[in-house]
Amino acid sequence: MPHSYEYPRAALTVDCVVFGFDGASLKLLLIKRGLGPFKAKWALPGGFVRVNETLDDAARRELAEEAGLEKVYLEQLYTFGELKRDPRERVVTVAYFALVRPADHALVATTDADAAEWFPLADLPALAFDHAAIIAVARERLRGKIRYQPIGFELLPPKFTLTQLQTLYEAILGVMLDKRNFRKKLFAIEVVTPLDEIRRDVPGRPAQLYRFDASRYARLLKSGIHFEL
Amino acid sequence: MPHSYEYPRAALTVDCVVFGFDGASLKLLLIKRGLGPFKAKWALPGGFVRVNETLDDAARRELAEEAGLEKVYLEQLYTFGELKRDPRERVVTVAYFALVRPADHALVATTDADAAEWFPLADLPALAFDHAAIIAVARERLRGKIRYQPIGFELLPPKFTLTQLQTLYEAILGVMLDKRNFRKKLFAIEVVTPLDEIRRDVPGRPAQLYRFDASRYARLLKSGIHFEL
DNA sequence: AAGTTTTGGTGTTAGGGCCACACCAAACGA
DNA sequence: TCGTTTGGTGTGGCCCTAACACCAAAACTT
Repeated sequence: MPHSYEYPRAALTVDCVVFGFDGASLKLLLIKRGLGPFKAKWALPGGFVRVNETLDDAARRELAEEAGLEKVYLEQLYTFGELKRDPRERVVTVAYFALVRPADHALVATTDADAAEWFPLADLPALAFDHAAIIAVARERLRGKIRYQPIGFELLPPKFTLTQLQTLYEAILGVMLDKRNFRKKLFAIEVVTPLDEIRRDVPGRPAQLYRFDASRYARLLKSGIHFEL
Repeated sequence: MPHSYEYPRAALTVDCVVFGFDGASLKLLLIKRGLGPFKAKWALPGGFVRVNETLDDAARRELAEEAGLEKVYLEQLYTFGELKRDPRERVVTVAYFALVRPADHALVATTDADAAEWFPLADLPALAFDHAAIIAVARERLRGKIRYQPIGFELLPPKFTLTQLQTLYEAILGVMLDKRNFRKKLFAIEVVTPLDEIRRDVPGRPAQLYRFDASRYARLLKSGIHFEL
């Protein structure tokens, strides 16, 4: 026990709420714990923050280690510091939320995780610690955020159809949207541009493919535009 | 040094961005550090989290200890974990923001603080640590939040005039608002109720006094109403 | 080859909300 | 009583929003 301090210190961890979208419904990434309390229970990917890494770095490292995820959209969510949230000792956790395209990343469970899997948000297993509460906060944040920031594109492939985009918004907001009004507002924002390609692999009439125009969005942000869908 | 751990641990602190409103402009509460690094520099009130208190409790305790503030509106803001934000060692801080009616609380500097004072937001002194960055995040949050939640009432006395309320909104948002439109929207929300009193102490025509109707606001929230001013 | 299935794409209208805008009223002090 | 200061009130035009239904293109089936 080489590290000593004058006063007792809480341990500091990060936990990541990782959302994914498979084209039809929202999923959440969970890992099966290989160690410690709640062993073999499902939990959020996460772990201890090292003393020489930032919180963001810790979250990215844990995502890579426990699920094989890299280069995902990541944002700090909230810090949970209840006294008894970990049965071992005092642990404060900084929660993050992440957005991922499941098709882009093969899940690989390593280090402390025995498994990493996508679960439908509507049907989650029992969870370790206070992770259910953390997820509730993350869902709330996602709903609030998607209304005025185009984070939805992080969950879709680079080329997508407008129907896919609308289905995603409906999954997150939990309401049906009108197709014509959705497109009208979307085009008014001018952050998607049509490609020369159409979608071929599914039944029915092929759909125009679009891409997100990040540079145009950046310019919008600078001029302080307000939008929602 | 009685407390030892297998791995090194970051120290955990809380810092509070305390906003006040004196009827004309927004103020920020700062303390003059009595100890340690940045001694005699102005800083946010805050300090170390004890191992057996929650983050919220730590924030409230520090506000009471360093400035004599109690029972204020308090909300977690963001957690800052850059490696070198404290010159001594690795310190992670959970920032809070608080809303206070300056007239309700006499400032009392105790423990680690040599002084506690209100500063106009537009004219802050040089600050310790990364506190200037924390304040910037807090101002952004305050602006965003006041649009869709009636937190402004936390900054006003229990009885207030509509002109006072509007002046507060203008101070936070940094824009002028139209008096008639402001009142129209405010009355539409139905969260203020007129009192039988009028204001007498100032020149000019006396103004009707109002109070915030918290119970009506709670009912609104339940029915999921969306509003902004 | 014709019909069926599946998904894609488009325009109009009515109503509500938002913003701009100007004048009279009440109290006080000189 | 006149001037100064602050308080309080209503209308109209415009824009944005939400509601709404049909035809088009491709693939598959028979």
